[in-house]
Amino acid sequence: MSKNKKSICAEDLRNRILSQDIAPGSDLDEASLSEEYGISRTPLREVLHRLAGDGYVRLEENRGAKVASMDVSALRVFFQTAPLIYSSVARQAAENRTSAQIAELKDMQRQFVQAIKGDRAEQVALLNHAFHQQIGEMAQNPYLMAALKRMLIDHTRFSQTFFRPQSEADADRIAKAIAQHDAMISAIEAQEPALAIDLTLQHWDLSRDQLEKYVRPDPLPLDVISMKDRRNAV
Amino acid sequence: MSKNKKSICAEDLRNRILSQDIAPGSDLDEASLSEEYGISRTPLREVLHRLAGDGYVRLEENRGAKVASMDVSALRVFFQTAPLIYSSVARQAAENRTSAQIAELKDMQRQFVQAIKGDRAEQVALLNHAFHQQIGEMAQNPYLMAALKRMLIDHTRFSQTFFRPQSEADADRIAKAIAQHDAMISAIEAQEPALAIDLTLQHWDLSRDQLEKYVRPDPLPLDVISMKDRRNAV
DNA sequence: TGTATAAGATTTGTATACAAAGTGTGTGAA
DNA sequence: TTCACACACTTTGTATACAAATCTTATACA
Repeated sequence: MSKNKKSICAEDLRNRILSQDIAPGSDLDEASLSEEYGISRTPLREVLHRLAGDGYVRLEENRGAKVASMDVSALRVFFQTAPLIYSSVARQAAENRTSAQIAELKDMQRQFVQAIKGDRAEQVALLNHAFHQQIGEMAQNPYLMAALKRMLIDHTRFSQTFFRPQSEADADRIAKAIAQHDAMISAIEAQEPALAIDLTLQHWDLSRDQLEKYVRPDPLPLDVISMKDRRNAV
Repeated sequence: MSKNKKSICAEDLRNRILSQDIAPGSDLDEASLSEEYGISRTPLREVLHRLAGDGYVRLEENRGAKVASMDVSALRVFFQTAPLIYSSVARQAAENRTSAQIAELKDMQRQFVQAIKGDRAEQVALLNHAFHQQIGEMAQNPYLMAALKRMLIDHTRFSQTFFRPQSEADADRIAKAIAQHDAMISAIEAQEPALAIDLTLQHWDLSRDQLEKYVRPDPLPLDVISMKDRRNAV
């Protein structure tokens, strides 16, 4: 947690990308960003190059930085790969976690629950992100960590809707997610890899069901179909 | 394959790190590097920031860039994770490869064999790296690709000895590696995921056996032990 | 001899100026 | 009207100068 302007800029850009405050595919203007963060273009560009290496951003020759896009074709791969990465990470987290890391994870969960109570939706998604990244740190596996970080970039962006409850059912899902986090903490603390994997996959199922709804929304009401006969009227 | 000085610099630094021409942990001096590549410090620093994001390099505040280290503790994790990542990548490569990618892979294998015949050991390791990275591209999975790239950084550095045959047995291993590459190409081209996984794991076993020897070398000859009685003579 | 400290040298970090590439707009000819 | 091209404008890329931090070395003192 450095507090210099440059790392604040990097941190903030990451968060804005994760929360879709800056939309996927939109391009980042160096002049305005550097002014916004009170630094010159030189360090800002260094930040952008770093973010490019981390997969937040794409650099195009003579045409600047664009936020990493989320095309629908990538979605299939996302759903395909998530269980593998998440469960592998969970196993190793349970095996390798230190007690200091457990304490940190519990603190993150506290903040997470707090943000939910306070209806701070944008913070909730970021704290959820931090929670899962912390489990990644616990696995102490830089190779899986690289994959996990990429997954979480997309997952956090996709799940923006998840933490903005619209209905009673949504609120139930969030309550369930909190309970699952608690169970995962316990399993990792108790160093029970099998249990940690199991809970992680359940947590993934919950998230996946919600994401699928976001991506493939409920079918339109049937009487829209009957409108096809009067399509010329539109 | 951009040909401007900056991307040449990035490419070359990557290669020098992979071939241990620049040793793990050594620090990279901005002034001398920028002079060497004929660019100023500004673009060089951008390259370093990018390489940091890719895991080739670590940046320390006010203390410059150091080549990513390879500590022994990381080795255990490396051996643990490699089969999972490599086989997952192989499966998806077999499923998703395009024919253009197959052609590229075959070309890389040609260059690889050529370099072996020409005894260009440092090139061999880099071409082997490119071969496996190309299989990663074929999987068309950015999440696994991130993990694969990290693995290959370490794998290529570890395996520097592999392609410098010292004995008849070493030459046999290299011949076997070539044959395995050919078989992997066929399996991926034929879109047979199960076979591709199987061959990949065999290939990994070959590499692992060699690496283990590198890491834990053959025990010293027994009569060294008898020398312990005269250790004061040394 | 060993340690602490201060001055100098080296190296990294940032701002600014300028060069180069890309983008947009208006004018004129077909 | 439509296309082509030139020109101005905007944005990105690079070099250089300077500021800030770190490292080195010499000296003083215990």
